[in-house]
Amino acid sequence: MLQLTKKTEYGLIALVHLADRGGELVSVREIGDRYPIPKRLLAEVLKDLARAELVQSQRGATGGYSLARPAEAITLGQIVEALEGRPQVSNCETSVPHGSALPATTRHSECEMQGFCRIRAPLHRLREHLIEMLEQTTLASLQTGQAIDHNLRPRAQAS
Amino acid sequence: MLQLTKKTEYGLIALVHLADRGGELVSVREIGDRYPIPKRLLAEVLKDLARAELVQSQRGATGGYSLARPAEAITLGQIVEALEGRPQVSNCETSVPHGSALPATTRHSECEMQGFCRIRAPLHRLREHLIEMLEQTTLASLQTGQAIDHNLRPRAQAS
DNA sequence: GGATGTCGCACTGTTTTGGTGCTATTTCGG
DNA sequence: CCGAAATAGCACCAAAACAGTGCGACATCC
Repeated sequence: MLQLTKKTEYGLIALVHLADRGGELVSVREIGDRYPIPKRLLAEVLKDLARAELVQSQRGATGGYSLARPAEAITLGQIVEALEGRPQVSNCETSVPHGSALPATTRHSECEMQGFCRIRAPLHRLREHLIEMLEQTTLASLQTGQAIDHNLRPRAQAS
Repeated sequence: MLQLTKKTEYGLIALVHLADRGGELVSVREIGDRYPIPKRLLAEVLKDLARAELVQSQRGATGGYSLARPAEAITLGQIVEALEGRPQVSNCETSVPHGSALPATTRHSECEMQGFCRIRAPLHRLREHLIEMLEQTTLASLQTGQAIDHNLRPRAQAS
């Protein structure tokens, strides 16, 4: 449904919280106590963010997480990519999925409709724009409440 | 995954095909023969599009589908909405219309984190932008291969 | 050494997606 | 008037993605 996953949403909440704390170490427990998020899942999310190096982790008794970079240097695009993979607007992006059984009498090779698939290129372009949008939105801008800085005008020959 | 569904993709292919045919009646069979799409599902998609009044249907032996409007008057946004519902970037959308003034202290029936959920408003804003993008993309522009007309400048008085 | 953290991985239940079956109804062409 | 060819409607099924959980290991501070 063209929608972000819960994990991403939780991740955003956590990240904003971390941003508020400056560089302090914050435990999963603290965040989980404040928001109605299953702690267990939240922990999973934080781990993913750590793997993507958006946050730093400190193990041990007084451990926790903190932002790996200033909030201005973390983009929504990076967050989304870390938690749900690279956005793909269309399904036939580059590689062919798995050759499932096609209905009999149809002999078209998978997505090989060369002259046919005319929607692919435009959708790809659309995807680029979406990514650009996500990339323009920083954690800092989420923090202050204003989404999208957009200076997002089509840096083509702008009139 | 922030991705269009197969149904939408199929719908787009079908619609572009219909657009090529001008106002001619085109049967599901014809489209299904040309592209590697399960006819059955394609029929389902066309029905959905008919219900949304994006295409007109003609029953009976020589029946089929045709565009209900010129391709310039059909937007990607309408298509997506017809086939997968209104895009919802975040999960806790109550109903906030285009007004975008955040309700703040109003009683949320679901999302209980009242002062907390600071990511909600920004995400909502993001969603507006996405919708705008989809609305700017017409079937005609998909047809000619160039996605997004974007005259998509931020029609606010950007500095 | 124990309390309190993160790490890693596997696992389960639910929802969405992708796709199918069948029957009824409409319409054209003979 | 009959049958072929088409859409309409609806229920159903399988696979995949999503949401969430369990548990044992490791690290660190007190």
